[in-house]
Amino acid sequence: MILSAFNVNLIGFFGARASTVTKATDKKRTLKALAETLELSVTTVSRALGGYSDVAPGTRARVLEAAANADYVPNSAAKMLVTGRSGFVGFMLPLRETAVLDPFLGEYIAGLSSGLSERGRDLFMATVPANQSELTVLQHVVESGRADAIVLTRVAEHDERVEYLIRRGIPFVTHGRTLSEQTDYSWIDTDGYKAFADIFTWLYAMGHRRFGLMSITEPMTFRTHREEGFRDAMQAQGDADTSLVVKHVPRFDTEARVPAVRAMLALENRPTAVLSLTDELALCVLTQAADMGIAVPEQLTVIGFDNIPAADYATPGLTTFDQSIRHAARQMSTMLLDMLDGHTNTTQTLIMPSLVKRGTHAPGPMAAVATVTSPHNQDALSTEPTNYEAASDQSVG
Amino acid sequence: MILSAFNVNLIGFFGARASTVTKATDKKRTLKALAETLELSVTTVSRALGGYSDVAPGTRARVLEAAANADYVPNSAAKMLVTGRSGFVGFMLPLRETAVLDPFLGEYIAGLSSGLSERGRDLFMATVPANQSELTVLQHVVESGRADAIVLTRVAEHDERVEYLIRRGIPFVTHGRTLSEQTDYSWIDTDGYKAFADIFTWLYAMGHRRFGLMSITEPMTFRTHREEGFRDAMQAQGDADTSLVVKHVPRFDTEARVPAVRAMLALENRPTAVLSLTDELALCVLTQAADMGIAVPEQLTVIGFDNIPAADYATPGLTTFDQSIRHAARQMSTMLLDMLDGHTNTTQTLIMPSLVKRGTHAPGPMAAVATVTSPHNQDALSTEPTNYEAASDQSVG
DNA sequence: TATAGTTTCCGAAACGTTTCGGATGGCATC
DNA sequence: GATGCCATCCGAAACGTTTCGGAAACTATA
Repeated sequence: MILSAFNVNLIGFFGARASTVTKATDKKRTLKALAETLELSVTTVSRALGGYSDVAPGTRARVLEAAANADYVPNSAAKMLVTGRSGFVGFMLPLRETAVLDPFLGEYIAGLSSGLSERGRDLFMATVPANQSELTVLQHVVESGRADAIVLTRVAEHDERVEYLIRRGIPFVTHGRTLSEQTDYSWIDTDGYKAFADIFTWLYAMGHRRFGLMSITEPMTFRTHREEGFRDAMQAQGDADTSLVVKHVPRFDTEARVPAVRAMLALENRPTAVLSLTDELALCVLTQAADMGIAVPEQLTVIGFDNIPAADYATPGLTTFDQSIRHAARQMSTMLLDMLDGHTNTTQTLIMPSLVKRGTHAPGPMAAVATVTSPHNQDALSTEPTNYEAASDQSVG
Repeated sequence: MILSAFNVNLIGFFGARASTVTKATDKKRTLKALAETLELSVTTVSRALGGYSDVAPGTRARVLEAAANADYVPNSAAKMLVTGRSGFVGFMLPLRETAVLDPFLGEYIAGLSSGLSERGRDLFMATVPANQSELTVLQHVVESGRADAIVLTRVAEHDERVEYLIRRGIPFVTHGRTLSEQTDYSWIDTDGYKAFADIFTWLYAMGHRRFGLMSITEPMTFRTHREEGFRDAMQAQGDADTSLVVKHVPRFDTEARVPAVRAMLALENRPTAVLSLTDELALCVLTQAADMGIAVPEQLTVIGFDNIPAADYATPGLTTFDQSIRHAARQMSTMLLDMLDGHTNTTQTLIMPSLVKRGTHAPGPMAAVATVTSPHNQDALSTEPTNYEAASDQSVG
């Protein structure tokens, strides 16, 4: 059982306490107005507020007080216009209007905003209208100057958004990476290759030989990595008696996955362990297995990926890899802010997900043999799930 | 069983297809530059692009073509500055950095953005830094002109953010409403009063007499409405043998709720039906009941609220009210856009949630009596869960 | 041929901020 | 008393757009 890694803090939950909000002065609160009341020039007021050294301490104090009294807030448009920076980080919303909800959207936003708020930046969400492509919207956001930097998710193997941003020289970070030759950009990703290699070793040691893999049809890089990780580990094992059946279904199509899962479970030589690229798929396997009278985990081991909340509430609880999207998103935001603050080096971070062991795994048919011959059991996956703080974020770039 | 109400549409999922992105001309793409190449005035170019009638068709065509060729995108800061509108709708992120994730955040964003994208507006997310109050941030967002309108969630019974926005005359919509005397603003809310009144009637008709209510400590309006709805219905029934035990726990504190739930279930005259203000609470009841050896639904009926994804995966599936946050969020966005487009009338919308009947409800001790004496069974809650399209959104304002 | 009306275009101001390049005055130094 | 050096302040330009109030040229009307 894994517990929620985040504490609850209700202090200040209901917004601010008393504060001076109303200022009867309904004059336009601009620098000019401030300057006039203070009988100073606009320049001086601006520089006083901006913390420049060439303004007398007394004057600065007067300005600061007057600004506070008048509830002065600088007009962001004017500031943007003259500085050329918006202060926004742009987030491309990964959904079409009719599309199913990305289960991670909330996690992304929460993680990003927690990082951004610490350095006074805000998040700007670009929505993609039905008649426009995502690239077009991205272009508009960038060219119009509404965002200084971009966060990209759902990166595909070949992603023209990435290519555009590189060509354009805009700071950006992606969650997931492309498979293109263009590799010199900042990303953060889960080490799906190693995770799936490890899970093979672990399951093999537990006596499993016939494997099923519920994968997705979309050409996402993480799909390739995870499939390869498993295949490579299987080949490295060199046991001719191991087998792997892979099925591909559209990632967000809740209907189409059912027949694929059932076909997998109805194979004459049914796998004893089925891995899934997402928890949604794994939960579907669970449901269908129950429906077909297959006992989990006695007759079938099911492994998911993502550790979505529902994984914990399923019966039995789904054994799955935990990748904290929020953690990754938070890290993305700091990477981006570092880039914006002049540290222009690109950083590429791989995070090793931890296996959360619940109730959907059990020894396979070769269990007796395995415990004797294979020492891998201890190596591949530690019994204690590592938590995020301790997780090894190995830097690659 | 309720099915996902949203279709899957993968067309165009991977971003745009080929498009002209690179323009070798690295000149600044401004109106002035455009005007110079076209040998026209800035005014004319602007008006041609803006669709004004006082520009000759031929000229307009030339301008449009040149603009497209140069990948011209108007600078949004300049536009904001002169028009005084940002084109953004502001969303106050309902979380503190250490706070637990609002389970609806993703739904909110998805719903809002789907509505906004249709009318070319973007979403701006205001994050609240640790050292600032939510009201301060809201003020800054409004005064700096970064948002033309505001979406507020998690509205409390008395909410100074609402008061501020009313006083300031900024268009805004809330999800949930206040209990203050200030009522002339636009909101959308779930009819928790009626829902809880109905559920009492339904459960009573099923033979339940002893009720438990897991409520929250936070002074949110929906808490009051739901509690009152249930109490009023119970009083209206006028049966002296009915009883109600209410417990309040912090809404997002996953630890604190456990002892409260256990205390409720350990009562000497344990309720036969426990209602919860949120699904998280209801799922906790389920878990603890299992732990204490109480059979659900045979010995205990559990009713949730919200219909979060995990509710469907629990065993048995949680019977709960479905309120589509996404649906509400989408409607909020259109309400806001209507206000921004000049239709300044405030609209207040109550949505009746539908009960999703899964496996955690069963007849109570008085079942035999009930089926004979009470006709309410048919009235209170229809057997078929209404879907959103058919749901009656009754306008109140 | 004047006159009025229409079509098409443009100059210039305005939005509110930042910042460059001085300007002013006071003070110490030679 | 001239010189240089600070400390403190300010004028004006610039950012890129929209829009008001014409202006010019052409067409239709008297």
